[in-house]
Amino acid sequence: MASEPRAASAPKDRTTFREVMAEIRHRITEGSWGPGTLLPAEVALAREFGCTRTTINRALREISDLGILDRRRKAGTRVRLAPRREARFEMPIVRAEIEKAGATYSYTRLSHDILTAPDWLCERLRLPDDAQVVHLICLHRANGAPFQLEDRWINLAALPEAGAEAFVLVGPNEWLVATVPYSEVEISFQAEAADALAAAHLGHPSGAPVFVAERTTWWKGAPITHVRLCYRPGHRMTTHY
Amino acid sequence: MASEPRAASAPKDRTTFREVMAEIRHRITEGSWGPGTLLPAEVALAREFGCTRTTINRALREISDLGILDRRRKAGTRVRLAPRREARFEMPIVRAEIEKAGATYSYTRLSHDILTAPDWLCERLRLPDDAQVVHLICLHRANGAPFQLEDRWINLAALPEAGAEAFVLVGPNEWLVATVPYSEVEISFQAEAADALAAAHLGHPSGAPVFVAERTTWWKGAPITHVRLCYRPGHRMTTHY
DNA sequence: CAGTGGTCTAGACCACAAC
DNA sequence: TTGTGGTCTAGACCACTGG
Repeated sequence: MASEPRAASAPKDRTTFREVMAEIRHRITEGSWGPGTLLPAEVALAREFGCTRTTINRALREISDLGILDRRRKAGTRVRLAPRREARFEMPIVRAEIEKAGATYSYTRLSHDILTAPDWLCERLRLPDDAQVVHLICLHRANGAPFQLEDRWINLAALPEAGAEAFVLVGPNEWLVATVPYSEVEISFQAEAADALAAAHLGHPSGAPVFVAERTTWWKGAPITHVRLCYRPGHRMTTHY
Repeated sequence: MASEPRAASAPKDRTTFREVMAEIRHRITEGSWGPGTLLPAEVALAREFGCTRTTINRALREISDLGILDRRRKAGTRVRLAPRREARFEMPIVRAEIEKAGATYSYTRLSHDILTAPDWLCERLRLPDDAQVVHLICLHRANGAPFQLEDRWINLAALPEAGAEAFVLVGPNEWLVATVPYSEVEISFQAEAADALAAAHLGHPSGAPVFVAERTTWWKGAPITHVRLCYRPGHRMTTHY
């Protein structure tokens, strides 16, 4: 029965990469490794922490991914002079966003047309002049109150199934996510003055500031859809980093 | 001399985790592994790809980090029904943002005061009623044209050095990044109507929509600074994912 | 050219959770 | 209970790049 690999009082005491991460981040934030500091090489850290280089490598790589360290072969690992900072925003479908806030979601299709794409849309999606598109205007509500106005265009050449959908019960957002889940997206945020539509449906005074998101989606290089989302007055996008 | 580990014609042909990643992502986006599909276990994939489980693990972990796969012990690895999507915005200092666009950056301090924090600020930063703060208003220009108006508050109790700084040549943003590089940040974006100050300095008509970012920063749990950034008309934040 | 990180292998133990 | 992913080890070769 001499099969115990460790002392009986220490069931497991190997150094984990999370411990290494925590310790190194601590040294950085508390100032002992200030901006610009050259860290010991991986082999040296492995010796200090009593683990393999693999573990140190994993820890340093993850810290580097956070934008705190700068790693280069031969040059070594340095604390960045200024951290590379990025804000990350979850982009859920509207329904999930509303339900996560504890409100009841409801959806209304306001209009639905199939027509030839207007010039500005052809330009943005690089469509031929005579491209046929679905145009939808929908309203998403939280607890009955207008939350987001959706102005959606779908390229029928790339997604002919969209022509058969009425989008009365299920919104185009959810339908698209289920139909074309792994697409490429470009998104932009801006402040705009409320147009007549937004004023009428979101309760903005006409000309009032509206938070607007515009999203264009491609799949396998083909343009799928373009959407303009106007949020209700007072909407904020918040995150921390 | 029988020390050759590989055939002479193949200098290196080990499977890399990037190759595995690419192939698996391909199978997902091209539809052969649709949403909800249960992937083979790591050992099976290792056999298929002719590499170790470690390599497969790395590949799957990175794809999972992208929000495409869902991994659980015993349950296995599945293609998410809807991808977890997040938009990432780089948050550089204004000067870098302007210079990256190829424009010339310039900075003006418009006002500088040391005073007792107003109530709303005490509430937001959880400061005592009599807290002393630095209040700055600054303008950042691109090629001479107003780009961003900065309305900054700094907590002197947490950062007494700020009291000795005039912020005439170097903006508070850059000074803070150099002084307190690794802090925690909460940021929010919204659309607001231009107030008198924004109208005067950014060329907005009064009441016009302005894109506003608000950022609050802590260091070791102590509130450091709060800033409100108003952008020039037409500003957009764009990214893709 | 030589030091540093990047990555792979082969094997092992373990934690978790579905069954 | 047992299959699955999570992680560590010990060692190796290699690619990049700074000096």
